[in-house]
Amino acid sequence: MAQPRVTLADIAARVGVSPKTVSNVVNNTGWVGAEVREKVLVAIEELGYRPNLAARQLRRGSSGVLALALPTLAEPYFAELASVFVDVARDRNLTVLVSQTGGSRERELEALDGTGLPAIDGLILSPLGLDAADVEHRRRDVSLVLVGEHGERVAGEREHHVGIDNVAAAAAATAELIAQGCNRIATIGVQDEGPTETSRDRFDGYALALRRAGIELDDSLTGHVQEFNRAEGALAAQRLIDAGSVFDGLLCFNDSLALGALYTLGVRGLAVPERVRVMGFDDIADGRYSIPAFSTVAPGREALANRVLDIIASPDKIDPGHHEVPFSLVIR
Amino acid sequence: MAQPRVTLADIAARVGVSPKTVSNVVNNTGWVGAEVREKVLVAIEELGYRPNLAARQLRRGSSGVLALALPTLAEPYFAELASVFVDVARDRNLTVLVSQTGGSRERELEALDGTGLPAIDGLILSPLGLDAADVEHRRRDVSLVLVGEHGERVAGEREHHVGIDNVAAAAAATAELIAQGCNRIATIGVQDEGPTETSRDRFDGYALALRRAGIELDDSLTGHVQEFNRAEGALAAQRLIDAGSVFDGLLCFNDSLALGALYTLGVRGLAVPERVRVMGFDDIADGRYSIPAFSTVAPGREALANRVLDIIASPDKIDPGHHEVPFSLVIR
DNA sequence: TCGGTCTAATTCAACGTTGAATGTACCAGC
DNA sequence: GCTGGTACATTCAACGTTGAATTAGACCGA
Repeated sequence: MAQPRVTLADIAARVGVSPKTVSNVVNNTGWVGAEVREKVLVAIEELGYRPNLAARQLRRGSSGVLALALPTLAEPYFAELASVFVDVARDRNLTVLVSQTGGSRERELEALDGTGLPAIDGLILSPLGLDAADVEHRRRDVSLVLVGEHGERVAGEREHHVGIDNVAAAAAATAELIAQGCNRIATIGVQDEGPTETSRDRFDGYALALRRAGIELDDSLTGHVQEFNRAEGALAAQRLIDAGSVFDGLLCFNDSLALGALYTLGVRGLAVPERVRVMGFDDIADGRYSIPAFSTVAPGREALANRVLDIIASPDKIDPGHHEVPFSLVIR
Repeated sequence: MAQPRVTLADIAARVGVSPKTVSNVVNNTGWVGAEVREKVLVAIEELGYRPNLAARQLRRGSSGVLALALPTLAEPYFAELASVFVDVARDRNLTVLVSQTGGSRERELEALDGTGLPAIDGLILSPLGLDAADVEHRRRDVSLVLVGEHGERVAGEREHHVGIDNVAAAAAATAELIAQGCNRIATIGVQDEGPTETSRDRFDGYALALRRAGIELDDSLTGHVQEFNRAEGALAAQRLIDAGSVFDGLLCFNDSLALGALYTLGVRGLAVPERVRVMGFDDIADGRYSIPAFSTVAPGREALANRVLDIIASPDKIDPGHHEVPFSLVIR
């Protein structure tokens, strides 16, 4: 595998020009005659030259690599977010290095610190365990953008954060259910411990929409969960039904919960959407292929990724603090 | 963001030693007195020095970065595979750069070529569009390991491939269903076009197990799909049931198909596992949280990742060709 | 006293690339 | 014949780090 590297100097020697001229050909810089350029290109092809990016980076000072640190790729929401980041970054000639923190403060600090990562131009962090003080003494030679609801709290006024307005999104989703004729809307996804920002924001939006529509909040329609996964969704739906709660709309705080709930509804003979209209959150691929279909809130991942990369490109020209990107409702 | 970088020389100047001594402290190399070491560490802390990894890499010749190129992170199987790779690599002080090819030959070639990627020590590629000739003239300065069923075909005898024995796995899964008392086992996941290696191997294993058990293959129990997702699974199950096929076991060629099929079974009142036992493939997280639970084939992702990294660590000492890792059945 | 073996720290050069500065040759215009 | 411009190419140094070789002193035994 490890035959000696072909360098600019090798090409230069073969063609009989200076290394700098070869460099000029490779980078389309400076002046190079057509004849020389041609010869250089041929030699590059023949010897199989590829630029040494470490050297280039050392010289230029930037690497074209971004780190994306998120809790885990095993959750579809994050996996799809990562997927979008990788693609969007690619369009800008950047590559993304994905690392997983497991949501632990310790590993989030490591990511902030850059331990173990190669040289990066920017860090995108979706924290769960960090607090605001932690980001205060981060290294300052890498630009940082936080994402996620917990990230918003951590970012404060001094750091960049990009995200949707969760309260407004949940309110819009709820309002849509109301507009479709639901007036007893249950919710699944209220969390009572851990980093509960997401859960709280979405519940606030739900409550807001009900209030606006003049519908009273009914505690018996609130489904509590510990985590946002399919099993919890299925169980929460079971509990609601077993408790005798009757509902014609169901707002799940993410799509995995919704997929779990759908199963229970199916087994219990509650037809979707005839008897119960279901709304999820996140627009994950799995939800798009669900039968029966359910509506969801699409968080505008492309917009988010682009906004984040804009900020990383010129962090000083953009004011720190919260940056909002639009969400949209996907009605199915 | 961009204050001037702190270098070894800065630390050296402040402490009054040579840069090399500071380097020795940082890397625990050479001889450094306890007193000097302490002073250096203090200075590093005070000035906030962090090694320039581009320079280090240029000097050392290796980057500690691996590229993992797979079709898409949006599919849970690949997302979880990536997740495992990132973690396993971390244990070895390596970082993983994830790129997505979308399964297109063109972008797989780009990955092989390294275009746009920073300097990497190894490439792990899960191809779908490539053919064997394509890997022949790849760059040889980076070690390559292929994964996935299509990867196996592409690898041939000359390249490294790591994976499970799909035929044996499908046979074992089918045998397990038979052992549990099923004698009419339907299958969902036969593909008729595209890169169908996976589908074919798994069907072969299924057929093999039936033959061994003396059960005749019944075409009416074969569910065809275009892709491996939930909706196709649900639809295929519908078609089987609507066609009047009666079955007491269901082998789905991946967990997403199984999850889709489960929904249909639930709606049609076919209790799982009382009436129908369901077996999936891949052991994705979503399946672990499924209600009702279903069994699956766990492809041994950790073992696979470790094997791959072993090969990348010393590609020349290990014979190229197919390397098998164990699978296991997860009975739920 | 001399050489030998430690420990501790240094010097030097090189990894491969590219910005800035500089050189050369040729031609046009006055 | 001199100046100025254009087209092409070169030299030089530096990015920050570290392996190899070297130095310097301290200590030890003969």
